[in-house]
Amino acid sequence: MLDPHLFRTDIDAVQVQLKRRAVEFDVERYTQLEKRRKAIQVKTQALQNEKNVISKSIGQAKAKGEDTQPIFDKIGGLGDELKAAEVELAQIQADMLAIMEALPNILDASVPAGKDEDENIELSQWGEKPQFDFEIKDHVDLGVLHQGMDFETGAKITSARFVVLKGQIARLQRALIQFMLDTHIDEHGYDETYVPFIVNADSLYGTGQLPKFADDLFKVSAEPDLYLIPTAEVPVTNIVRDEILEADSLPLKMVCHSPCFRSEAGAYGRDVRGLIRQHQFEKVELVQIVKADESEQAHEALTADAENILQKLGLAYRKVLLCAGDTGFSSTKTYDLEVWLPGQDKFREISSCSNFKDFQARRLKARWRNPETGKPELVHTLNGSGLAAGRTLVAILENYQTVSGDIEIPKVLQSYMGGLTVIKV
RNA sequence: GGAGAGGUGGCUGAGUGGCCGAAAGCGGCGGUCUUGAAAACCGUUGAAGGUUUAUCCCUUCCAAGAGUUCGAAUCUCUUCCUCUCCGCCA
Repeated sequence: MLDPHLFRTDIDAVQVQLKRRAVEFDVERYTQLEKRRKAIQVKTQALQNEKNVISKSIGQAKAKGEDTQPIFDKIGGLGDELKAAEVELAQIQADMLAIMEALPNILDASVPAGKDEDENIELSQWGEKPQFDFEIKDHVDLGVLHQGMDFETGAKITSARFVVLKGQIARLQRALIQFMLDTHIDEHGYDETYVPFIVNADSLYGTGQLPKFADDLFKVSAEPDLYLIPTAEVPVTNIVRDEILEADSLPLKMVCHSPCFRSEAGAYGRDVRGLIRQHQFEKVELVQIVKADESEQAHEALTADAENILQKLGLAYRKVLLCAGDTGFSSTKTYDLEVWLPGQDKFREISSCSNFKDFQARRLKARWRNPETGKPELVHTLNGSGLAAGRTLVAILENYQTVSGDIEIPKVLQSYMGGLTVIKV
């Protein structure tokens, strides 16, 4: 949610900013609503005040044993008038909220113009793409060859876009998760965090998935409204919902492994083959809660933490700054890390690191108390994948394959694989 | 799932229709005292919004929502949550 104050002080700037996202914001309509809101709020509060004063005087009169009838005569139609004003005010506030909560975050000044992923800016590349002097296989062929990846059975048990992993392939994914968690905890200073994988609607509202993106979620209960998490970002960030944090407790740095569930509505026909786009996948998520003036630096650091995993795994990747049209709804600025996948001859997203500034915090009512003013201030929230484990598994298989179809295990994972150095066919 | 008890400010905890946004204690902040600190004492201390140059003032908020009433933390209904006991169970 954007700052309502901004809408009252510089609404034209809001419009200009939203235009970068190709969002048409109707200033005229909003201004009209705001004008009516103010008038009716003032009227409502005046009526409420009148009611309070009269009611209070009845209480005082009764206490003194005076006749209250003259006071009751003054009330007249006040109640009905007040009720009507309150209803109208509530309606206008609901209309304005509906507009506000559908608006995306304002982009950082450094975000380049552009309408889709083709206009993202590559900032850097790391590592060498492996050279193969044989006909390479993609991760599906490799997984099947090792009898460790079974999409047919996944479809039988559930539906398309689910998979069964077995044997060393399954273990390799688990090794990746453990390695990522340990690295973030021991080297990058994150707190290990375990959370519910089912969340309520308030939590999804807080991080911005609801009300706009309900179609992407799996709903598991209607009463109460409960959903499977699309990412650990939701439960982890919601730890600070409705909280006023002490200054010395910040920054909060949390790392959490979880399964993620996405309905992938609107992704029909995309990445139908393999593990790239599943309804259920494993991810290690980094979340930071920081003071406002620290979030940009934290964003760089968090991204570097994710990059460090790729570097330790020896996977070639590039860092991309998302353009205006590709940056997510709640984000001011997003770096994507794209890993090299030989099977696709392409870089593919494996991590997305975003700075939400106060956008989520405003929805979450997540604040910290500034000792200098004594007043609560909104925190800034950030998160990033560190990394998506399913896609990392894909990258390991494809980048570390040999002519015979064996998979060499990167040094840092070997201890997590019981000392194994290569997964043989 | 069955039975019962509850949800009040940063925390503990009073308050069962009328100066209650809420006693008291703890904590926090400021001060007195002290070489300094502690103790003691005094004062102060919730959030959101409106109006305002600012102060003042006003509105809303006692789990959430609806209702009764001139007036609700307090009465009624619904929902959610927590705790205790029983049952079931990884």
